[in-house]
Amino acid sequence: MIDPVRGKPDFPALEKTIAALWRDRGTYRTSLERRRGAKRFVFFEGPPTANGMPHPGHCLTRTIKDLYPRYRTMRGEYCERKAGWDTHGLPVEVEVCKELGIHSKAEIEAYGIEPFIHKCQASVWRYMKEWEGLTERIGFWIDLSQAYVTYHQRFVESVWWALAELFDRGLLYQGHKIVWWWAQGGTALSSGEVGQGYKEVADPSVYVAFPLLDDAGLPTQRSLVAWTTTPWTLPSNQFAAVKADLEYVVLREAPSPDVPRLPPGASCASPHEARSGSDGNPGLLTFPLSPQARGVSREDAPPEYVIAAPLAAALGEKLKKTFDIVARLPGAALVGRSYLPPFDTFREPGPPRAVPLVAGGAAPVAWRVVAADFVTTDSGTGIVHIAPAFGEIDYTVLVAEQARFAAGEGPALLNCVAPDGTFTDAFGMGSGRFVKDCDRDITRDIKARGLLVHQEQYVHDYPFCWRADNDPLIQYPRQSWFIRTSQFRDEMLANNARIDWLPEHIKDGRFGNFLETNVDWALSRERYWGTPLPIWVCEETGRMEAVPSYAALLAKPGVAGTDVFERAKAANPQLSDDLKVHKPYIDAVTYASPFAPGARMQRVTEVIDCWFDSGAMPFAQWGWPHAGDAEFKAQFPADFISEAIDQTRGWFYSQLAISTLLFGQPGEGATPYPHPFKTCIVLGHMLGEDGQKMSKSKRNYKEPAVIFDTYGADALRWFFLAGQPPWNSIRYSERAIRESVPEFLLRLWNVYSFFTIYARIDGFDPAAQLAAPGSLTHADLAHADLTQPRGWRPAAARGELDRWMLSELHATAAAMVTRMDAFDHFAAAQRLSALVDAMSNWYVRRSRDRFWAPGRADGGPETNAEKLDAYWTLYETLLTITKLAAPFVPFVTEAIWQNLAVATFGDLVPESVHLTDYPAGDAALVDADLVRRMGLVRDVSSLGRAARAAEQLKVRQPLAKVEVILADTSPADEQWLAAHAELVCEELNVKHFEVCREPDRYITRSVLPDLKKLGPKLGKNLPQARAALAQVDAAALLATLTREGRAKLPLAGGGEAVIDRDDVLIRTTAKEGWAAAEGPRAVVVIAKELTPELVAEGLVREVVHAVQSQRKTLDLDFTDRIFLGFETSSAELRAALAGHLETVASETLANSTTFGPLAGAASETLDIDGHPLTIHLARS
RNA sequence: GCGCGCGUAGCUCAGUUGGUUAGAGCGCUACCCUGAUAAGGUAGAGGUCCCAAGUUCGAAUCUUGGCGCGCGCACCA
Repeated sequence: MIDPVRGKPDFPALEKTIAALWRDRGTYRTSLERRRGAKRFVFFEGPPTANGMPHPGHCLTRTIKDLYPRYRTMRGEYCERKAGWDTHGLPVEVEVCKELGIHSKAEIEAYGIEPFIHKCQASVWRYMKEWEGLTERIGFWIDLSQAYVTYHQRFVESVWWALAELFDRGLLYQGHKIVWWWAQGGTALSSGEVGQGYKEVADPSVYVAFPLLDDAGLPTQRSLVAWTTTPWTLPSNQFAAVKADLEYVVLREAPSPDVPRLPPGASCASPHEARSGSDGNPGLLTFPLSPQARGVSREDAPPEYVIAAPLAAALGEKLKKTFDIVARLPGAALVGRSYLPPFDTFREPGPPRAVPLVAGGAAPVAWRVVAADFVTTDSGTGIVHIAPAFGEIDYTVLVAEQARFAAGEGPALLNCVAPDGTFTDAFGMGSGRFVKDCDRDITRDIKARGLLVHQEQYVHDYPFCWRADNDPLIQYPRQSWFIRTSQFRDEMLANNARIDWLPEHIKDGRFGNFLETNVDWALSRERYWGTPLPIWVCEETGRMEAVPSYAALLAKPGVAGTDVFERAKAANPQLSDDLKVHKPYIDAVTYASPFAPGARMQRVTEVIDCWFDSGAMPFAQWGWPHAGDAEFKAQFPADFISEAIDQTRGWFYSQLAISTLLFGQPGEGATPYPHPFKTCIVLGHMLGEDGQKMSKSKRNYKEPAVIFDTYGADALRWFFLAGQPPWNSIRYSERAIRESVPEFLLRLWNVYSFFTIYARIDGFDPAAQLAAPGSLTHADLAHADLTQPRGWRPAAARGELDRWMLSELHATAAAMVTRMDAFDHFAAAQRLSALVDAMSNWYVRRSRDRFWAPGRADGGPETNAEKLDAYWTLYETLLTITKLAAPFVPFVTEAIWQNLAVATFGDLVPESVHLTDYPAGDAALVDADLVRRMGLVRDVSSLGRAARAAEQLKVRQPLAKVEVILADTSPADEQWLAAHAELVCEELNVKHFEVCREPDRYITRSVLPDLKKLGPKLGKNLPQARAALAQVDAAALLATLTREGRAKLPLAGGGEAVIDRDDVLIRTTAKEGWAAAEGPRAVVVIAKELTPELVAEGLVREVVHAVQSQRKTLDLDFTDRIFLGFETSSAELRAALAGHLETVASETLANSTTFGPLAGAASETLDIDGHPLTIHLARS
């Protein structure tokens, strides 16, 4: 039997029961079993890092990741969901360092790498309970027991295979490059990691004079002005770069007014006059070069500054000084000139020594002006200080310069900074101090020596370590390992082009752009807790080889050092075997070099970027190729993945890059694009209550646990899924989550509750009514939905309201499947919500009288057939909606299924709604015409209410008549409306309803062009046609159109337009003076006149209303019967009541109604439309 | 600086290929129901669709340029 469900549901409590049910029965596994062998729907879980607490953003991803696999499973596909955990890398190491209260690499080494690694391994499981709790609580069905873990040996070995493959193909190389360097952490970072750590900071911005040298190698008064925001790089200055075809000027400070000026006519025009100069350059700086200005002797001359012409004015403004231009010259004229570097760090005393060039001639190796195309005039001075050690582009200058000299003769890389970010002894004044901390002293020193032209603060974004955000990164030269991803740019783009991105703009926008500008992947990390780079080096020759697995390592000749791990394991049996492929144990493993007799092969020291781990999960989750061949082949590529937008540079990229490099090469056996994923939903960012970024310190969001306990997981899921398209940024607001409950979950629940209450009262039990209980199989029930029970009638035999409901139901199901197959759950959810609204606010409301009608619904002799139809219709509708909603709100739907299906049919139905088939909609039950006409009735009712409201004619007051005029007169529609007069009368509380016979009394008709049809047809003539249409006699035109199907319309500019009946729409407008309301499809007119009888009825309704309120106040059950007594001094009210006592009695469940007081009754005196009345009410 | 996205009612947001009166929920106001009842329903008010120009017969929608917000990127030396 179906349990009656009453009262307000406690969703959180209910969800916990359901979660336990799934856990106990292993429902997820069963759902897989049922689809074994079916077409696969492949899902990849992007592994979260479990060493931090889950937050609302994870709730969103987990909701989306659950929705589609559930849906696809119900649609008949087989969707394994294998969990995974990201466990390596800086996030973990930094967390452990915090715990230990240490920071630097030196401190880690002092603590000991071995215990440090153990701590890292333990740390990744720290919040596992919370993560598993969240996963179950939000209803994310995923197999946690089979989770892949990136530090597991099997996973590591898969990554090794990938790296060995890349190494063997020459795609993994060691390069000396300028990398973003985390000095305190002693490692390079990937561009993705660097991107995580940008912060806005104010750095010193200095303009420094580099005095040009004369032929004797002595500094002149004339200096290049270079600009930098990193004063600490000045001691390592090596070149100054200019743009060859850019104009530079030589500035000299203009004499102050009290100093005698230069001879008149030379160069001292006033600024205003100067502005009239013909070359269009602004202001003061347009003086022609004066002959006198050239020959100033060195000693008494003021300093002269060389700067790019377009930037000279800006410098003058900064210095608040006026300058004369004493020379103009192209950048090319500066190239080759030597200058005095700001520091003598690397400079020998004496004039610069020239070294022979390959192309002939000679040049000093450093402190010389070079030409470079990257020099711009966007900011600075147009003269770029080049310190090749600390800038990627600077480094290219060095490489280019080196090429001009014979090998070994050219400039060496100048670098006075140690890997830990401190100055070496080569730069004495900063020795041992962190470079950025020396900026001030360096600036002061330059100033003291008269070389500081200008100094200011410069606010810009600068990268910091994403895991230690007080540590600024520096660019630093380092030997590092790279993957040649840039060589595969086109392949990655081609692969990307085949991926379905949602939203679509990610493909060519954010992600495509990122691929376009791809640089080689800086893979290695000089750290401890990560997948060790599986490359062994010959200690003698330096030659290397990559090892693809631990077994391959053990198979090497003369392997030694495996005992280090074995001893550790013996000392500590708890030690995980997975650690044997990690530092420090793996570093101990050596073998005989194949390259030099007697030499040993030793592993390089680095570990790798943890993003490579997660990007390798498509195969590494199975341990492929060492194991899991069948699984990998069956589960690659993924049909669907989803993460938030920050993963474009993270997991989305690492997967695509690795997959493209490993599996994407054209030719035999290549995996066709796209891989490793076909569809990716990119989720928007989650914002806090205030629309700002979520932040723990700001407390602008509620913990998920609070939401779960207050509103439930379904509420949160529905909010995520139905609130907005998933790629919008979502405002995670408690208010919005709370408000999403009544509009869908509660509405559905209320209908369900309504159904169960009356089903019990009327004895409706679908199982008991089966014609042949037991003859139905699971499949019959699951697919055909309870066909052929006794008393059951097919839809065609039921009333039109039932057919309408079933039509809406099946149309919605079909639409939802279309939307869901296109990964558009937002649209699907909106359809679903509209369906539940239709069921609650029209079907149930209009069917109430059938549920309350006499007779039973148990299929027995007292059965009322129409009533039974209503039950079956509502039952089928509820059950189908439950299935439709199941992937969205899995808990509440399961609760409903358990009662409506399992409690009723027992073993005849699947034990969980999630084991059923998703309804695809039965087209045979969709009746578009019926839906349209029902919409018409709803429109008419709605317009009627609007008309009443406009005239302040409250619905309790019965009125005589309502008339409707359809905009588009169709006899069939009119007939249909007439047939539903009773319904409309009831909705509007009127006595008569009819289609108006004399529409001209109330309305005027006009003919409107159907622009969508007429636009393409008439084009430029459309405005004239519209004007003509407005003029023409609408009635006559309509008559013509109806009669002949088309009409000619003369146009103002001559000519005519031929229009078809379908090209026009008819608009009806209500005339003044009637209680009328108009909509696009109809005008509804209400008769305002009241007869005494109508007034009396109105009064009676008021009294009934008052009695009902009193019943409610007295807390009577709706089945309680009562005695009523009325007292009134109003003859009119008394007469009205006297005429309708029976109505009052039946409406209020009164056993008797009398005039006069009642003993033991609750009494209330009130005013009924101006008539005094005392109501005495006693329980029967 | 470059790129991507967004800007629609008091608030949170939809708006499908350009088309006639731009929608929903919440909130507000009025009303209805009182046998879903510590629920439910109906209606109303409320909008220069950020601004400007353009394309078009027609623009919230397409184009360009501004302004504002968010995010991303990084050779800002």
